[in-house]
Formats: sequence, C-alpha cells, structure tokens
Amino acid sequence: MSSVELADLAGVNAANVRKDLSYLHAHGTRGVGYDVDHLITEISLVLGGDEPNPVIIMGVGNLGRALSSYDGFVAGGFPVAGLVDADPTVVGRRIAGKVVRAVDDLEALVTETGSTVGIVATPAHAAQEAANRLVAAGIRSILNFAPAVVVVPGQVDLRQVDLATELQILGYHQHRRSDADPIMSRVAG
Amino acid sequence: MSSVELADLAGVNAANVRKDLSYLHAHGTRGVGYDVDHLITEISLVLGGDEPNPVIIMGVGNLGRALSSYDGFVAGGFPVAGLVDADPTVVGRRIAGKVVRAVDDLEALVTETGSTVGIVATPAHAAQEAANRLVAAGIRSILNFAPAVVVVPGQVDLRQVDLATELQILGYHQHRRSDADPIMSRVAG
DNA sequence: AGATGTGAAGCGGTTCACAGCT
DNA sequence: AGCTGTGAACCGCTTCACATCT
Repeated sequence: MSSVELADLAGVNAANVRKDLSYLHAHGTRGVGYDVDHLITEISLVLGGDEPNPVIIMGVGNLGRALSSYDGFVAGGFPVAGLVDADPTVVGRRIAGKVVRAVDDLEALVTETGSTVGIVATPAHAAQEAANRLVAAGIRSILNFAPAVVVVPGQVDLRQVDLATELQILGYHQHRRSDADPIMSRVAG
Repeated sequence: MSSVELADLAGVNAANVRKDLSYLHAHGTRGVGYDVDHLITEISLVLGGDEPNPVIIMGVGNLGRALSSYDGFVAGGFPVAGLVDADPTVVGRRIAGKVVRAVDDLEALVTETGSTVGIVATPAHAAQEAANRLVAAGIRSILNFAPAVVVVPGQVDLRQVDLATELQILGYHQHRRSDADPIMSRVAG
C-alpha cells in the first residue's frame, strides 16, 4: 500500500505519512509501497502495543459513566480497570460491570489492577484533588476532562481535554465567518 | 491584574498572554497591568460572546447523554438545543429534559432552534452519515467525537476529539519513559 | 520600579519537491 | 514508471529579551 493511499484513509498528507513512518523505522519499498503487516507490528511496538495499560476513572458522573463504557478504550489497549468516586452514596454501586470504589481505596485499586493511567472526570472544583490522589497512588499519566487548570509534579504527564473549549473554537470560527472579520480587520487597520 | 498573574491562573506563559491580548486590542497599562472588566468585555466580544450558539447532538448513546447534561456547554454559551438519534426506540424519549428527535426531523429542529453547531456522538460507522445530515440541514460547525475520519465540504468547520487517541498519546509517553527510549536510540543509532 | 508591547529567535510540525532506489 | 526517503522551505505558535511607557 502506498503512502498516498494511507494518507487518504487517514485524512492527512502523504509526505507526512512517509516522514512519520521513516522515524519509526517502518520502511517501505521504493516503487512499491509499504507492507501493511509490517507496519502494524512496527507501529504497535512503538506504541507500547502488546501490554495493555489499565485505566482508573475518577468521578462517575455523566461523563465518567460514558467513559467507563466507551468501547474505544478497550480496543485501544486501555481497559477500564476501576471506577472511583468521592460520593459515598455511589460507592459500592455497579456501573458498566464495575463496582465503584471509595477514594481511600484508590491506592489499593491501583496496585491490584496494575493501572498506569488515570482519567479525571470529576467536576472542576474536585479535579485538582482527584489528580493529587492519582499521583499519590503512583499514577504518572493523567487525562483531565474537568475544565480546570490542574498542576502536577514534573514527572507526571498530564493531558487536558476541554469539551467547552472545543466548542468555543468552533464558535469563534463561525463568528469570524459571519462577522466582517473583526480581528484581522482591526489588526490590519 | 498583571500578565504574570493571568498567566499563572491559566497555566501558561506571561509573554503569551500579553501577545494574545494585544492581538485582541485588549490593551493594558504599562507599569500597572490589565483592567479585568475591560478584558472580559473585549474577549467575549471577540469570542462571539453575547449571542449563544445552540448545539444539536447526534447520537444519544452513553457519550451523547453525558454531553447533553454537561454544564460547561451552557456556561460557555452553547446550550444544547436538541438531541437526535437514528434508533426509533429512543426517539421520543426524554433525556436531560429534551425529547429525542428522529433524524428526519433534523432540518426542522435546526430551523426551529436556530442551531449553528452540531456534535457527532454516534458510533464510528454512523459518523459520516450523521455529519452529512448536519451539513444538509445547514450546520456549518461540527465537533466529531466518533473515532472515524469524516470528510465535509470546504465551507464546513470540522473538529475532531478522539478520546482513545488522547489515551494513546499518554500511553506512548509512558512507554517511552519506562523503555530505554526505543525510538530515539534507534534514530540515533 | 514595574508592567506592557513587540521584534527576534526558537521550536515542533507540515508540506514541497526531488533525488534515488526497485 | 512509480514510490519512497528526506533536505529545505514554510507555518503558526511560543518564548526570550528588552525598549518603552506610566
């Protein structure tokens, strides 16, 4: 399969595909293209591939519940290993086949499941505390969905997913399209 | 308030704050700082601020349901105006205070609510069709949560939020940390 | 003194364009 | 002839550093 075909399927530029694959030492054959099986093994090796990374979800509100039954996680090698919530009335409940554990159980949960990744799906005001707990329990990779600035120690990898911001960006572009381009005209003027 | 204070609160660099604000013509006073009220009005003006952008959510699975009761949307000026699903058994049901409408109702729904933004929260295989319907109904800004490549006409603004990819990135960094840095050592070697 | 506003440099990533291999 | 591999240009954004203003 050629880099052009791969690029079309992924919706990106062909040169980009070639450059990225060459970084991975997933080489193709000139005049021919790439061997797909080879790509699969090489890419999954680089991505950590074989061993799954179990994840812990902090907060089982609407978003936490949605995430706990999100198929894409399992498929991507990130099975949901545990659910944790601060609300004692939901602790012990069964959600998506898993019993919700108390925050004080977190450390034990991490150890017994070998979890490596934490997802913060709490309200904004509880996000920092949730992240602190995850870090204290030994988690070093955190995905934060709460719309809050969370600070973590340097060795912890934190990624932010802000749903409202995504919409804000769309709204901004739209505003720009309809309006007579207020910013650039002001900058230009 | 100084650019340093603002930057700390937002978790970004101070020079960046100053540069961005100067683009918006939200100027401060040298030696003093920025007038916060002025910043609020100026920023909300640029962001489209005053008039809300109602959104339509396509697909009321777990994720769609979570999104339909996500407070951040309303707070950010993106009230959920309608829910749509292809499954006739959920059409007519009430979710988060809204009645789920059929796909064929989409165009009417967009008109009657004045919606401008669409969210695709369907399974991957239905994402392209959902996007097509939104475009046909006049929506020009789409936020896609389905893990699928979706193509839209040039005038439509499409943003992709791929939850599994976010985890993949975390997992990759983690893999790199623990491992003896396979890629770079191979590149170097 | 203290903070802004902004050229200039730096950086990661993308795209072009074409030499080089099969 | 076709497709890869990659130097070079490009792009948007971030950060530095400092002249400038109150």
